[in-house]
Amino acid sequence: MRNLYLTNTLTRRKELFVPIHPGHVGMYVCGPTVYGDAHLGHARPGVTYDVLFRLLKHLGYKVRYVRNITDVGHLEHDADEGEDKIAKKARLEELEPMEVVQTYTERYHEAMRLLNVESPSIEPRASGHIIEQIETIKTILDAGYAYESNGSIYFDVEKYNRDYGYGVLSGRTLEATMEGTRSLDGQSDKRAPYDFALWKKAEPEHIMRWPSPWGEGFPGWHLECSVMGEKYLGKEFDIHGGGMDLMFPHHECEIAQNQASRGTQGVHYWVHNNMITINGQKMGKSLGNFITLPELFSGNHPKLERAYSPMTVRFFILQAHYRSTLDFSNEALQAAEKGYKRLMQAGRELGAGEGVIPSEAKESLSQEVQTLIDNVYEALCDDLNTPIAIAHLFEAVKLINGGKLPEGDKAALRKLFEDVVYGVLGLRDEEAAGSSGKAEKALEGVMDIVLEDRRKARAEKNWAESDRIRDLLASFGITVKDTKEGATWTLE
RNA sequence: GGUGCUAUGGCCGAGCGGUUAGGCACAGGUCUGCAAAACCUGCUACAGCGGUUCGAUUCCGCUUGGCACCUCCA
Repeated sequence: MRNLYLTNTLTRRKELFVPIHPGHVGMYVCGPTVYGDAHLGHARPGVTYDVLFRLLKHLGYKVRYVRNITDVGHLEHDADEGEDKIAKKARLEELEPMEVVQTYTERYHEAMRLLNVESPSIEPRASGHIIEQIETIKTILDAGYAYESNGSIYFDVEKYNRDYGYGVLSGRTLEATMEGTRSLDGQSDKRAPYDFALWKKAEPEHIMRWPSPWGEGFPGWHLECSVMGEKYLGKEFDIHGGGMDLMFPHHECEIAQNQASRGTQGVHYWVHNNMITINGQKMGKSLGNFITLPELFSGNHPKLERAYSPMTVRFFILQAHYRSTLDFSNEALQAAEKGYKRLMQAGRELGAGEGVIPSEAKESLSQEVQTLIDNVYEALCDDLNTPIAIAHLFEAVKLINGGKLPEGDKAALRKLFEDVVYGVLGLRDEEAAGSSGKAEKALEGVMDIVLEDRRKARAEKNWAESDRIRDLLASFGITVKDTKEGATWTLE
């Protein structure tokens, strides 16, 4: 099995990936809070960890990939009264909270499906694990790392810090955290401003609530990931992923909870993806550049010059390394779209695609192509360096377009496309995808007739007629290209 | 203010102590009735100032800029 290297946030270094159990990988990734449509920011981790998931499987690991759905207990950011985010939305739309959760969970799934993101092995919901969360809180209380205050339970960060050191992941000291703490509104039940909630007492108007030994309330945000990670992957597991914005406090708190409740930090490799900016700016509702995925795919947003297909977006994300910020702009998306189409065109040239069984032909593979293939895999295994892998794939595109490839090389590249382009990178050929429907079959037949007529006109050097047909077709979005072997066409 | 990250050619974006990233755009060429595609060629950058080094875009320091997070925001 090829060696895989991953940057571990815990050590801030690229490390050789060694799973706890040979041949098996347990991976947990923080999923969305389902109170609104998935946005551009969700696409990055969605695609990044999908590629990691696919790569691990391709390398031969048996992977259990857990990605949660957060459907309880998050307070509105700039909110008035610190109202539960989901509950607030529910009240506004006069829906049951779980109705909101249902709607946006489905919409999230649909967006991920369009991006060709595979479903995780398990997708647990926070609301389905209240009992487990309460049990964990009890354990932490018993261990002495939490205290009850006015119906809520808080984690005792100061005590934890003395025993284990708080801030190992983010590199922050407790003192630094304290300095940065703003407005100490006295109404807090916490002993210290940096203590975080494990269980929060529900105010009377709070809709989402569950009974507990400490009264009605709901679990703290950080707890669900600790609890569900342990439940499905064990006390210790291999990989925990998420956005860099979650590093502190969320993941830091997870580590503390794990240590306090099960005596181990629990995670061997912390992997963090960077954020997407829009024209160099952070994406935010107040900046008017908050773009949801449905908007992106339909082009229905003032910042968008036009629609961008899901695969364009996926390719765009893959063209940057996951640990770098990625700047979104119309120009960049359009450049990505052209590159993506060129790659797909080359795949079609090879005869690769869905339903094609890649031949295992090992015969007469040239050194050049063998090196190219090795380079692609090396890049992927070097901390998921998809941009380098794609750069090497474009070398393959050149070879393919140049023609004259020996059959052995062609077969090897076909397999590379199947395994890596469509497989690990998860790129789907959007243009080729629809050619199985009845309408498409009919269109193909009609086009054969039309192009045959045009061919006759051309044979008679009737350029006016030839161009007339081409222009007419172009007005329907059908592009005709004349090649030496005859005319080809593509539908917009 | 604290912590972490970052500054690459027209744009997006890799990478590295001395050797071509790649994509897009642009220019010239081949091909072509024209167009498109494809192919060939060109465009050769690394914020500023110091330092280390035989040699730095790559290491170190400072300066300037950008970004993220700072306890309930995924």
